[in-house]
Amino acid sequence: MVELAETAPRQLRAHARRNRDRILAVARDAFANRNGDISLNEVARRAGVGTGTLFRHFPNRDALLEALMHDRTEALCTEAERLLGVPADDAGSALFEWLTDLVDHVAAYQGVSAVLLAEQDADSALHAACHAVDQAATSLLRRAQQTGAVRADLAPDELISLIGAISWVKEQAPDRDAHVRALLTVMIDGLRTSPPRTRSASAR
Amino acid sequence: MVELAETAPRQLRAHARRNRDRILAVARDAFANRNGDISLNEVARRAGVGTGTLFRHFPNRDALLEALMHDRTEALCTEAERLLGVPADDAGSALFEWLTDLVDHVAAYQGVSAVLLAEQDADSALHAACHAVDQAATSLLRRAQQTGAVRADLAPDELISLIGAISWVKEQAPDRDAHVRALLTVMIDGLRTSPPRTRSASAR
DNA sequence: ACCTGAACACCGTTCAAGT
DNA sequence: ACCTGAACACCGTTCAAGT
Repeated sequence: MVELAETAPRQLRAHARRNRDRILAVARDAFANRNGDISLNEVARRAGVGTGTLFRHFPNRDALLEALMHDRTEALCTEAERLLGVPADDAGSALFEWLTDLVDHVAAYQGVSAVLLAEQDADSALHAACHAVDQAATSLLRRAQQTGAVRADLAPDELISLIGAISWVKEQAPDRDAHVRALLTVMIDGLRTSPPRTRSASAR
Repeated sequence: MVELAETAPRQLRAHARRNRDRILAVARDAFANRNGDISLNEVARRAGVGTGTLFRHFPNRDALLEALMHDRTEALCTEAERLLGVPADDAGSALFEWLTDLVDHVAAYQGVSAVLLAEQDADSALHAACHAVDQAATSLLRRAQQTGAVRADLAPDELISLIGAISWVKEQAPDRDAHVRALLTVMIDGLRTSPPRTRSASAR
């Protein structure tokens, strides 16, 4: 009897998890950036669950996005960890390589770049994930700056904004890879530039 | 009697024009980027007109935005005309100065940077305005490239995307002037860089 | 413990009815 | 010729009712 009392909820949980997975599968396909946007109700409908079910699993769109992106976010963070161990001479290209991956990641789903820019009081899970990415970017940037590969007058949040901006462009035109790569090239060249032009310290 | 027949519609038109102006006044204030977003119905309510009235004057949000921005857009285009006459040595700084103004202009109202990026079949008036800006930017860019002030491997639509991207950041954080100026600095330094790094011609 | 689906407040947009 | 405001189809979100 004790086992039965355990079994029943376990089956329920299995059912619940199946619902969760079906929602994620539908959302992964429907939110993918080339496929245009879709309402959350429509996601629920396609997944064959009630609207309420979707909203209990994922209280808002951000939560759903975070779940969709979770694994790749983690992979990106561990990759950053690895790149921090690279020889000092490669600190610059390590940063640039990682930023290129980051742009792809952020641009994968609609609306993520906007979350990246908003340094909101991180209540949502997606904000937390963005914060982890921030940390990784900051470490890679600092190292690249210390080795002289990247201009010293660039703050971490400025780098994040630059990445968010380019990710947003990719979000708007997901099929124009060459275009986005060109923007990245310009930006990276701008990062390499040593700053002879003085920026007013008071403005910081 | 002939005069009366003319007078009556003229009064109507005056009334209509007053309505139009009240809508614009409300929208100008409510759509200004620090003031957050507002629904079109709410604009109509605040202007004291019916929803239908608003939608006949401005068939969609873009039309309303275009009307709001029209004068400044024109000013920007004539300014570009003037800057094209500047000595060749100043062609680079002329471009950079103008781009800085453009960012302020595009970021003034929510959603304009997205329109700038979308090279849609220009049905809306706002698209037409963006196209005029495109033309001006292209001319200034070409001249700056010919004088060697700006890297030659940059296409006009790539420049527009870069500007749109930075405008979008400003749109997201309208009160962070120093931040946005830093991004512009990086971008402009990237534009100045001559391209020793070869970009694959096949990708273009 | 989990799910359903009607319901709510809102959005942009349309259109019959008025003057 | 111009305006009004109810109406429509939609959105994200909630919640009473079910199993």
